[in-house]
Amino acid sequence: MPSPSRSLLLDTLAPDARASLRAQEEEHRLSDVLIKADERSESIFFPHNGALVSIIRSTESGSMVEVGVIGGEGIFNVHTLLTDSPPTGSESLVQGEGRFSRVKASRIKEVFRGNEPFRDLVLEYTSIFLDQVTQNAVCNRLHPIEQRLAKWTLIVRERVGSDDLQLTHDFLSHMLGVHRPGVSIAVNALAQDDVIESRRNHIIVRDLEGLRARACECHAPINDRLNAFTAKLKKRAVSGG
Amino acid sequence: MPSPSRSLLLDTLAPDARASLRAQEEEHRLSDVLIKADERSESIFFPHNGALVSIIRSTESGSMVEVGVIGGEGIFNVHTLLTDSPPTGSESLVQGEGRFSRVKASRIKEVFRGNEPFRDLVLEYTSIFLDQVTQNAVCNRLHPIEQRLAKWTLIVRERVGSDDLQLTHDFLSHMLGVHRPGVSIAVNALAQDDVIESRRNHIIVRDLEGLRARACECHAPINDRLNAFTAKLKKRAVSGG
DNA sequence: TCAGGTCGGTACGACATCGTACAAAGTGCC
DNA sequence: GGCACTTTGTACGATGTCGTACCGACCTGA
Repeated sequence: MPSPSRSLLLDTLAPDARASLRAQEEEHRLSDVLIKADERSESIFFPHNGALVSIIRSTESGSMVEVGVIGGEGIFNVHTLLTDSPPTGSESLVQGEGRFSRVKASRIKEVFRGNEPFRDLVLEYTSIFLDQVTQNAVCNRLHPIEQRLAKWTLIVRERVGSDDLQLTHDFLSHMLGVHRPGVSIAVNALAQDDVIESRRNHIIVRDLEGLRARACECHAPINDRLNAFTAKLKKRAVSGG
Repeated sequence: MPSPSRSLLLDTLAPDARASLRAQEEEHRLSDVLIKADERSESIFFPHNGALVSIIRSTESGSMVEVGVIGGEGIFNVHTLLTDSPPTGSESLVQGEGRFSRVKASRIKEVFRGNEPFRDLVLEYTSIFLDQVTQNAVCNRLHPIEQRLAKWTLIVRERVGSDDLQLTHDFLSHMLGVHRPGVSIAVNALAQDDVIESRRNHIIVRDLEGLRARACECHAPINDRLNAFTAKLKKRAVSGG
């Protein structure tokens, strides 16, 4: 039987390969920073199912914008896996409570080199993540706050597996790269129509279809591809652990 | 002696490996479309040095935004190389005259699988490209037109190896994802101070340092990483061809 | 030299978002 | 209960960009 709440990606590995990684299990909380901007990290993270990492990048002036999210289907810090060159400014926040497997780059690189099916999965995920960032680049340019808020909420809700998202408007303003009052207005517009419920420190999804209708077109392609990959990983999950 | 004007990436391959790709040489012109949005393509493209591809994504409403550029140091359509899943909406325009090597996915996949040094280079480039798109996602959200125009001009100038860029304001407005008059205003602001010269169908860089000073911070990290990779490829270039 | 098309400069009201400020509401602690 | 702090609601002028329109400049070919 597969151990519960594991990284979907790691769960596709045979027990001996998984053991060879000597993964360290960690618990993180909202707003924990896994890797700081411009910091070289030899750790690769595998969020467990339900955990979520926000990949954000900040500017000299201190603003920050989320460029993508990584959940249980993914791997964080592919950079170190793909290249030896130094990092270039992406930071990563944990969003919401969650468990993670932390693996040393040197160990995962060995598996990556020698295990072709695993490598293919990592590369497929990399392509999906690139696609997500691409979509966000367009979305950031063209779509208004309210639509982006709806999109963001849908994607995060699906990753964490709960309708109740614990976060503040201030946090959201950093994710969306807008000022805080703008978030409050957008949140209230959605709450007005009972699409979401707005509470202190919480946004609760009340009407999934309504939320989809208020989100921009960017939501579907991202979510669909992530979900398809998640399903694929679940099918390939290896028993034991 | 290496053949002139080849893809820097392909030039790192030994002659027999390169021959096995059966690359087709093609010439393309400004605004040619290499791969349409949502179209599955079994072709992988290697721009020759001086050629440039714009990766753009468009929305339902018809707007489009460039999310990154690929020059002689890169490979275009990594998607097909990394995954078998269907594509998701990125289109690609050629920017300026240029030659390309077109390779069938099946052939390049073989080399990708069997040739680890080559695979490492492709993956390193993928990481660089992801980084570029990431930076653009932030830039699109936070930086004003004029700064983004300056950044764009610097990056493209470096890739095509010429101070004279042939393009219209209308084309630029699509790349930057803004309306056309906005481009004209930004162009004139730069031309006012003799940073660039603005002619019909041309933008000519006149003051490189001045242009850098007017560009947003996003320019340097992207350009530096691309240049470093270009230099690395040139060192590894294999003679003959 | 003229006609038709493309490209660029400019204007102006509309609108989204910014920047900032401040008050109200909720929460935790003494 | 009362106090300090965080979070949220709201206001308002400033600003950047949009959407649209129009005209003049330039280019090409007849």
